Amino acid sequence: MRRSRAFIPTTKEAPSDATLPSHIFLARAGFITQVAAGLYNYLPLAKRVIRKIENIVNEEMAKVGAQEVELSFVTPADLWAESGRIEKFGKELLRFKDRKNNLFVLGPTHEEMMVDLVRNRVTSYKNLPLNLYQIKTKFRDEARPRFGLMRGREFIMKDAYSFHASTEDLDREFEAMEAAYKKILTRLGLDFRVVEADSGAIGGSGSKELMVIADSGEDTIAICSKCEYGANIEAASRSARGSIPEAPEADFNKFLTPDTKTIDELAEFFKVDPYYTVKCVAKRVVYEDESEIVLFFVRGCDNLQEVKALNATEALDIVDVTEEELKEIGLEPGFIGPLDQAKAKHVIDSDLKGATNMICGANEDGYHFIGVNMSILDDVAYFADIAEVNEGDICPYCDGELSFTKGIEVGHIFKLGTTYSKPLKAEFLDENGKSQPFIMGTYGMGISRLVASVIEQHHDESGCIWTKETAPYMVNIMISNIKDEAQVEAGETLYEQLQNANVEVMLDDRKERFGFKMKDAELIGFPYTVIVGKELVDGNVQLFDRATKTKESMSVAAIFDKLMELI
RNA sequence: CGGGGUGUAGCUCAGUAUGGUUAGAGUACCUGGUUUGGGACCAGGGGGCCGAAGGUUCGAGUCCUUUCACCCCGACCA
Repeated sequence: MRRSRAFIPTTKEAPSDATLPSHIFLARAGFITQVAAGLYNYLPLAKRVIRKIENIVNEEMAKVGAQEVELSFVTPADLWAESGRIEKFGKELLRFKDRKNNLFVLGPTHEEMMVDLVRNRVTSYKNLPLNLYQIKTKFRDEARPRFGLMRGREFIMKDAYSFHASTEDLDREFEAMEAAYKKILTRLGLDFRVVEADSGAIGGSGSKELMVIADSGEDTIAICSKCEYGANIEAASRSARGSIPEAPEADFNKFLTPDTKTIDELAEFFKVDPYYTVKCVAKRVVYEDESEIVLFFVRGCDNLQEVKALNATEALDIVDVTEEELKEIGLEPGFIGPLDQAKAKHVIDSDLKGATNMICGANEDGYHFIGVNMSILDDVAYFADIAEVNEGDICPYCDGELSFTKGIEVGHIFKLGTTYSKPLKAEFLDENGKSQPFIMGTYGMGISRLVASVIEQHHDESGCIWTKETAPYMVNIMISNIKDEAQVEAGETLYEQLQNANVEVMLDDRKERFGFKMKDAELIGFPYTVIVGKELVDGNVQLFDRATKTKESMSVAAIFDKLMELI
């Protein structure tokens, strides 16, 4: 491509609302333009990068036997009513009516559509397993789209769906897909981690997220210092503590503790480690038609993990409560303890099961119990893992320590089981001629988010640094002075040579100054730029490496072979 | 959906407290010239329903009302 003919509107200044490097540079370098909140146009350079990522995805999917399809973007609302997700998704589903007044939604994900496609067409175990995928625009009417391509309303996702006759076969496919996803991210040149994840509303027996490591990531992940363990903080677990602080030995007693409402005050009052205190976090949990106050108890040194808490209650949502609401049902904020089970439902963190020498609220203004042995609650209380892991906690699988890092969720794979096949009545006949719902898996990967992720990990102050597998063009030939006929000729010759060798090459033949064109090349981030300039009088050109920003001189005769060797 | 902010040239922004010539700068763009190794210089030029609607006023980018859009923090996020 000739730069003089290319549609690459680069700018010196970034849009004022861009904060992430990926957003700033993709906009400045002429890859994307914003249309409305969460909506972007992909310009020629972006389109090329997207196609490269898609090609890699297609190659890896082919290797695991997945077949590409493309389902309609506009989907009948009926299907969403059938699965029950028309309510669950709520406003994120963009709904509209056609001229015949039928209700449709823009597809935010395609479980329903894919199940509908397969049901009644695949009807025998003999035709299983089956893995179908597509790469397609999705639309979710997010309350707050942000960060450029990172969280758009319209985005490109690769979504795969697998159908099986047994959970064992699903397990096999799940592992194969995880391996394929790792391969894709490795090929893209990304530093990532596969972590255990909360399965959320979609349900199923397990899920993993593929996280690209980046400070700008919206998710916090806990990773082990020794082994492969990693988990989204929403799902992270830990081993029992290695070193336990010295216990405050005391007989069970009620103790006057005026004005000690917080854990800090309580620990200070008794001079004990917060480990031996019981923290109460009161929340209102919301079900479909009703809501109630639930008291969550964790050790004073821990915090409540709300996603875990939500899972423990099987509610739809968890919201805060006010002190007034607590007082209304006879609770004493600051002094709430687990020994009174009458006023509200309790959920106690499993780490407190059987704990001894504990201090907890006495449900009476100004009093705490000391010397509490939690095992008296074993038969009456509901225990669940609801505490958030802390940095420094021990890995659940080895003796390594957990530390936190930020990640961008670029993939999420689920073992769905029959979550969708059952309500949608998608069944096959097994060996015994018996009707069974499909055992399913679903595997998502954010293609447009991957574009942004590459730049989050590969950029510097000058702009983008595309990896070889993602670069829109591998080589940029920059003719320093377009009025110098010798330079033009040398540049054109190399351009033709590289094109004939099927190298993706850009020829910067614009009538601009050297500095302008270099800045532009750095901003766009071509892996290599050949500078045809002042050294040509000695028969030399320079090879500029974008990643290292170094220039190397070599003869005109040698440059072609050198490039072919590098790419 | 709560809280906050911003809408003026393609882009980044002044101007709005206190209403008053023909609405500005930088950048980008066009023409001519000089220049050609790190986003050049000189000269000339095109480009605006000052987000939209209504109102107050002799007069509104500026004041009032309504509305829309976009952004930020939070909630939400298969």
